[in-house]
Amino acid sequence: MTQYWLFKSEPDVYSIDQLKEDTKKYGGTYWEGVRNYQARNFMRQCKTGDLVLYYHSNCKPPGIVGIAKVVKEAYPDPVQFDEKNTYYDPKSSPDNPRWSVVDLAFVKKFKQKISLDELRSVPQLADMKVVRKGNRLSITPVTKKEFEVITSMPHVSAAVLS
DNA sequence: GCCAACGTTGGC
DNA sequence: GCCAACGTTGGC
Repeated sequence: MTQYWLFKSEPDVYSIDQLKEDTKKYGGTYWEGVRNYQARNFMRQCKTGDLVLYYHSNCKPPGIVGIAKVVKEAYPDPVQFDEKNTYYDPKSSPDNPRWSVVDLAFVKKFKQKISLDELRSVPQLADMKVVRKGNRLSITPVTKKEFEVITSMPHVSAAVLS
C-alpha cells in the first residue's frame, strides 16, 4: 500500500528543479543530511513507490511545490562517514551506521506553489504537522486523504489567482 | 534579524 | 535520570 510523506527542503540548498535535473541525469537523488531521529525513523518506514509532497522551506512564501516518489528504500547515508562533509558524524561508523537516506525521484512540479497560508486555510489539512506553529520536523507522514485534498487543488495543473 | 519550539548535550 | 544551557529550524 502506498504511503504518503512530506519532505522539506530549502530551495537554496536543494530545490525541486534540481531534483528534476538529477532525476533526468541519474534517475533520482539520495536524501542526505537528515540528522534528526524522528525524521530518520520516518525515512526508514518509506517504501518504494511511496509518494512525497515536496515542500520548500525558508523562502517566501514557504509551501508545497510538487511531488516526488521513493525509488529506493533506506540505506546508510554515505556522507556521515566523510570527514570533510558538513553532515559528517564522528559517532557513526560503517559497521554501525546511525543515519539513513532514501532515494527520491522527481514526479511533477505544480503549476503554482501551494503556500503555507493556503494550506492553513483548508480545514481538512488542519492536522498536518507542517501547518502547526513551530514544527521543525523535515519529514512527516501525510494521510491518503490529505494527499488527495492537496493534489486535487487547482494549483497542481493550472495557475491560480490569489 | 527575532524568537518560539524543540532536540541534544553534558554536568551533577 | 534530571535539567540547564545551548544549538537548530524555520516562520515571521
